[in-house]
Amino acid sequence: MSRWEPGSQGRLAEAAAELFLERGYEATTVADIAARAGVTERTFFRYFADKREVLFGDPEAYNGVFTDAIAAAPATATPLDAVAAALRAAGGFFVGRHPHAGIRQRIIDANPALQEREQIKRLHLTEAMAEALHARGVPDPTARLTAELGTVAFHLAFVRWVTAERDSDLGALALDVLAELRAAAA
Amino acid sequence: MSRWEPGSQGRLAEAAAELFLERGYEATTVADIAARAGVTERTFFRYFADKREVLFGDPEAYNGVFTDAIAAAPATATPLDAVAAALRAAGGFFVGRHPHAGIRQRIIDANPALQEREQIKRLHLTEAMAEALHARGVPDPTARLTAELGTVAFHLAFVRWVTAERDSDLGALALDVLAELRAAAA
DNA sequence: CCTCCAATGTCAGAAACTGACATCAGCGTA
DNA sequence: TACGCTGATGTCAGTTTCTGACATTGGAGG
Repeated sequence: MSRWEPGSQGRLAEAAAELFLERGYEATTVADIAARAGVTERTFFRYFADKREVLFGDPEAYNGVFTDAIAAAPATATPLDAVAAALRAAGGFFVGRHPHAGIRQRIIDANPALQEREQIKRLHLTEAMAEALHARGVPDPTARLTAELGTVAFHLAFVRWVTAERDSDLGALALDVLAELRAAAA
Repeated sequence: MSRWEPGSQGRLAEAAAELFLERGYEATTVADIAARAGVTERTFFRYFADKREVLFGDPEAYNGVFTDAIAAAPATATPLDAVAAALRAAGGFFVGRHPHAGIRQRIIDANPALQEREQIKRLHLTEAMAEALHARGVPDPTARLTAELGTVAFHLAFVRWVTAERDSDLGALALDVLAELRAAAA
């Protein structure tokens, strides 16, 4: 066996979620999290840039779901079509994670510092989608505008989905919201 | 004369902007800012909740420009019309501040922590506009969707405006972007 | 002249983060 | 087998942000 239990990063993330739920984000120190995960505080900061980051997964993987779908959309698809495909694909990312997402969202909603982090992730997603549209030959400002529409629609759909008691099809919900958005802009 | 020079808050904000520009945000400590403003560190934290906040003005005043315009829109105005009126009004808020806004934006763009704060302010503006629409009798999800459209348009217009070498009419620019957004959603 | 108050100062401390260096199980290699 | 290297972790000291508690005092108002 190895010198230490493997999977420190995962244990830290789990311990953090548990403690944030039990005592709240502010009342939990990084030392607490590290102790529950069986490592030192220093190890926490080797895996996570800061205390907030422990609640957020790999952005490459997450944003990739959207950008891959945009890249994979047929050449005939309009920018908005490509974004719609991304929203549908992103719905798949959350399949089976409704309970977990609900808990995580309650933690975030209870703390302004975490909401800031969430918003900046949303901005980065928008930028990644705009970049993916550029790669399809969509110029600015259309690319950026379409990406913004997509992020707004997904965000609002996500709020509805995660707030609801029962699980549902997030991808379909996102397409609904996108349609509502088009109507609101009409 | 009074016991201390009046206007501590303003001096702190000025000192902070100067130092952030000279050395960068991270390389500037709150103690540095306080020293330049001629007060103690503790006084800084009496006026600003944290180090980032010193770059952001009173959100009530700022958001109020948007929400007042929404409230003042004629009863016949559609939700999107009311939001458009808000964007035009918000343009007035920045008249004569182009140089200052440019400097401030360079500081923010150079630091992720400040970008987070900027994004959360944007979210709060969206929520305030949605609230102002509710007060006009606009129900959700229309209110929230329209508010999102308005914030997106204003944000993108602001980026264009502040990035440009020469000053221009931000309000008009915002209405242009809103029109582009409608086209992108069509 | 007295009293109260608002703005500031002083001080101690918790918690978040960072840099530098130490440790050591297990791996590959001679 | 012995040896040396590496990667994950530990240890430790230090800086900075932010907070709570209490002290100070010039000036306004009675």
